[in-house]
Amino acid sequence: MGRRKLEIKRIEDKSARQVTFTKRRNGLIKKAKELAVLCDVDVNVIIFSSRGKLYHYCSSNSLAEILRRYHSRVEAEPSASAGVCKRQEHYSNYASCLSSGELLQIVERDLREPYVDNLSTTELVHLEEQLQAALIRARSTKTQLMLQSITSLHEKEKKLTEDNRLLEEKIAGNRIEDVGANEMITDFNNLARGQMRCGNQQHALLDLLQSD
Amino acid sequence: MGRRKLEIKRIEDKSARQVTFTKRRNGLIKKAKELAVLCDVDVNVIIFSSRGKLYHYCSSNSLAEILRRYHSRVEAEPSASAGVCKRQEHYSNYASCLSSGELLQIVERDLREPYVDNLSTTELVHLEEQLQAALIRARSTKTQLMLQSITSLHEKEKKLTEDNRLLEEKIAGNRIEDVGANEMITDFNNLARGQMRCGNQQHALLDLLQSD
DNA sequence: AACTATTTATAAGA
DNA sequence: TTCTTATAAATAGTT
Repeated sequence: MGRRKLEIKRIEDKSARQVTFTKRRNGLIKKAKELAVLCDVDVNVIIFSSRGKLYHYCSSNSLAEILRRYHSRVEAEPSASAGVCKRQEHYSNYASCLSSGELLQIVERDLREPYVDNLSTTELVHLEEQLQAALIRARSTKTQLMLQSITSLHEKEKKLTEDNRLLEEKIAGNRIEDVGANEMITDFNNLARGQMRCGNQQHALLDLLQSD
Repeated sequence: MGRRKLEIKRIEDKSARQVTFTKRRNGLIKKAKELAVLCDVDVNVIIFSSRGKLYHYCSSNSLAEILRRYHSRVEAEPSASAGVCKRQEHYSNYASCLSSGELLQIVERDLREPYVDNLSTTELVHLEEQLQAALIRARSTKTQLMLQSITSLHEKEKKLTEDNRLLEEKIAGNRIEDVGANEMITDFNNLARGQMRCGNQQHALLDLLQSD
C-alpha cells in the first residue's frame, strides 16, 4: 500500500530499508495493540534489528500475573528466609516492576522444587516465552554495551595513530632543525596520556566480557 | 478499514470478536513476515487467545544461512598477519565440527517447509536439542575468542606502557646529555609498531563482536 | 518529517 | 462459514 506495489524481498538500499523498518515496525505494533484490545487476547511482539537493537511490545504484564498465580498454587510455604518472603511481598505489590535479576532469582528457586506440575501447559508456555524475551533483552543490552566500548576504543585508536604520525614527522624534522627537547617531551607525554586512556577502555571492556 | 470506522475497544459480541480475531491475527502475522523479509530483521509474534490457545510466528535467521555467510567470510579473508591466520585455523576447525551432515539437512528441509506440522513431535524435540547445542557451542566459542583477544590486548598494553616509561626516562636524560636524534627515532618507531599491533587487535575484536 | 497516490486490510453484508 | 465489496488504514515514493 503505497505509490507502487512492493515485492516482498529484502530491501537492498540501506536507508530505504531503515525508513521502511521504522514505518512498518510502528504499524506492526499498532496492529498488535488493536488486536489485543479488540479481541481481548494477549499479544507479544519482539523485533530484533540486525544491529542488535530490540523493540518489544507486550499487551499485558502477564508475567507478573503468572508468577502471582504460580506462587499461590505453590502455596506460600512458611518463610524459608526473610529475604525471600520480603521479595515475594514486593512482587505482589509491585508486580509490574520485575527486574530481570529478580525474575531469575524467583524462577531459579522455584523450578528446583517439584511443584511445577501444578502449572498448566499454557502457563508454562507463556512463562517460557516471557523468559525468552527477558533473555533477548539482556543479551541485546550486553552486545550494545560492548559495541559502544569498541566504538570508543576505535576513536581513541584513531587519535593515537594520528598523534603518532605527527610525532614521527616532528622527529624527522627535529633531526635537521635540532629543536629543543622540551617540545619533544610534551609530545611524549601526550602520547603517554593517550595510551593510558586506551588502557582504561580495555580494562572496562574486559570487565564486561568476563560477565558473560 | 472496513465498511465503518471501528472504535478500538473490546468487541462485546462473541462471534464478531472471534471473526475479527481470526482476520486480524492472520493480518498481524502476515505483516510480521513482511517486516522480517523486507528489513532483514528478526520478528517474533506470540498471541494467546482468551481460551488459552497459542498462535506463534517466529522469523529466526536460518542457521544454514548464518553458516553459509560464516564460511564464505572465513574463506574470503586472505591471511594478513600471523594472528589472523591463527584465528582462521581456529574458525575452520570449529566450522567443520558444526557442518556435520544431518543437522544441516534437517534444518534446511525445515526452512524450505513453511509448515512444521509435518514433523513428528519426537523429531522436533530432537531438532530443538541439536540446535540448542549448536547455539551453545557457538556462543561459547565466541566468548572464548573474545577473551583471548582481550588478554592479548592487555599484554600489548602492558608492554606499551613499559616502553613508554622507558622512553620518558630516556628523554629526561637526553635533555641533559643531548643524545643524538637517531636513537630517539628508533624508540618512537618501536612505540609506533606497538600501537599498530594494538590497533590490529582492536579491529579483529570489532569484527568478532559485529558478527553477533 | 510531511504529503499523497496507491495498495492493502478488513467490517459488514451476502 | 466463506466470499464479496465498500471503506478505512497503511505505507512507498516524493517533496
